[in-house]
Amino acid sequence: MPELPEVETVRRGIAPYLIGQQVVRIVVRQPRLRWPVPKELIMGLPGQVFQGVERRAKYLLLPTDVGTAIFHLGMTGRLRILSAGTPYEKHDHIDLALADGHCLRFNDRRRFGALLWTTEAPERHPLLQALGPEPLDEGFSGAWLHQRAQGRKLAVKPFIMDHHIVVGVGNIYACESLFAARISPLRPAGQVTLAEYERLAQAIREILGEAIHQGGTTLRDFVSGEGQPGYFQQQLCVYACYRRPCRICGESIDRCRLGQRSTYYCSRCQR
DNA sequence: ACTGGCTCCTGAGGGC
DNA sequence: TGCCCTCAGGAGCCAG
Repeated sequence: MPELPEVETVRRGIAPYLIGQQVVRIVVRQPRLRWPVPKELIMGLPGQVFQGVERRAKYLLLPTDVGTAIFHLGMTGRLRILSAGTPYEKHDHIDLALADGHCLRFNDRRRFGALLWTTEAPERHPLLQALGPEPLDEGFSGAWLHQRAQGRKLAVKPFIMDHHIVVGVGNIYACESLFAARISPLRPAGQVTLAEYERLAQAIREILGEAIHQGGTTLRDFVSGEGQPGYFQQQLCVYACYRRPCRICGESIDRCRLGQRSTYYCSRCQR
């Protein structure tokens, strides 16, 4: 399940193969993704050269001179660089054939992912324009979280997973960050103190940074653009650790549903 | 303005 | 061996 570190890992993996490359052909075997693949992309992308491979939140941005292709990997999306002519397999929905003989292939078993197209500045695309700060950028801090949480009764865990607050904190890293900051995921966001939000912001930065360093988390089926699994799963303290002993105090890790998501925490360490 | 619930989708895993 | 049920979840969307 790609979260921000996984998307960043994919970005770094595919960028060297894409930058400066011309798209010679696009093959869409399954246009019904989260949203239909736009006709404007199918018409507009062939012949264009990728000027960069960027990331905003969990969106991968592939700018060209006439427009920007936007990938989202959803739950199960994969992007891989293959040789042209590699036989396609189940759920291989889209190929972007490149001038040098490589092919960028999008595979997405559950089709929660998307491929979009914009001719404007990508940050003005409706899906991107209201996003909160990147967790590893200057604009993100404990003070920012504290300010945005004023008066909010929503539990702190779904609060930090809201992309208008901060982007890229998915379910795994929300659980892990709250554990590291010793904050119960059930607390109303508006009741978490500034000092606690400082700890939480620091935990989010460290955990996401470390996860990127480790190449993402492989739970089930994540692999990078070059097909390498991630290694961060070996460092998970609470996520998917139900009934296992807490690494800090030995208490059994608890689990509940919060906003329709599985939430893991230590009821003794996290208050 | 917030909040919770629904929805898309497929495959894994458990029970019988 | 096979069938059916539940669960997993990113994130937009909508009703209250």
